[in-house]
Amino acid sequence: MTDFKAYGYSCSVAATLDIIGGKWKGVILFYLLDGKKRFNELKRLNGEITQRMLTLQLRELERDGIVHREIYKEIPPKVEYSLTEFGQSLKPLILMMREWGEHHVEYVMEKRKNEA
Amino acid sequence: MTDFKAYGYSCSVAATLDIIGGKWKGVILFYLLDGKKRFNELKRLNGEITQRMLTLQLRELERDGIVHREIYKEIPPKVEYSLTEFGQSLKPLILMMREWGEHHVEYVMEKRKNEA
DNA sequence: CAGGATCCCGTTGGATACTG
DNA sequence: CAGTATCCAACGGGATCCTG
Repeated sequence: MTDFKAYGYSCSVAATLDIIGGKWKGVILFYLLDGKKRFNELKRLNGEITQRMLTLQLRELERDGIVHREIYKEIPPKVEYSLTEFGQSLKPLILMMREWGEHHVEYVMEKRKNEA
Repeated sequence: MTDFKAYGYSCSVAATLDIIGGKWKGVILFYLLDGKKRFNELKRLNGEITQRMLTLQLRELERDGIVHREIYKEIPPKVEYSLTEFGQSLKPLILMMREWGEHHVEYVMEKRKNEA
C-alpha cells in the first residue's frame, strides 16, 4: 500500500481531498461526468466561478491526469474538456458526494443559520 | 430536493466539499470513524496539525452537527470527540475517499513529480 | 490536558483589462 | 472563444506564548 507520509499526507483521505478538494474541482468534475464540455459551458454551469479560477483549476486537474484538454485549431477557438480514463475512477466518489449533499446539506445549513 | 443555489452553492457536490473539505476535516473524520478520541490523541494521529487548527476544525465540525464534544469535569481536563448520529452518515463517503486514495494517489503524485 | 490569544505570512481567489 | 496578465483583498494556516 502507498506510503502517504512519504508524500506529506497523514492518510489517504487527506491526499484525496488535496486532489479533488478546494472550492471548485468537485463541481467541475461533477459536470464533466456526463461528457465533454467547452470552456464557457463549464463557466456558465459553475455560475460564480471566474475565468481565472476555472483556468487554474482545469490546469491542475489536467496536470494530475484527471482531465483531458482537446484543442481544436479553429477560429474562433474551441477547447473541450473531458475526463481521462483515470479521471473516470473518481465517478463513484463524485456521485456519492452529490448524493450525500442532496440528503444532508440542508440540515447543516439550517443549523449554521440558527447559530449566527 | 434542496435548492443549493439558495445557499450559495452551484451544486450539491460543492456544498459537500464545503462541509468536509479543507486540509484537515477529512482526516479528523477518518480517525473518528472507529470511535471517540481525545484531543491530544487526534493531534498525534494527524501528525502535522497544529493545536490551533485542530481546535478550529473541530469547532466547525461541532457547529455543523457532525462531531460531538464531551467534556469531563476532571483535573487534568479530559475531552472526547466522537461522531454524532448525523456525522455517521458521512462514513461511506470517508471510506470511499480512503479507498480511492489508496489506489490512485500514487499515480497522481508521481505524475506531479515528473513535471516539476 | 486542552485549549485561548496574538502575530504574521503565503496562498487562494476576486476584479479588471487585454489578446491570439 | 478561450484564455493571459496584473493587482489586490481575504482567508487559511503556522509559530509562539499563555492559562484554567
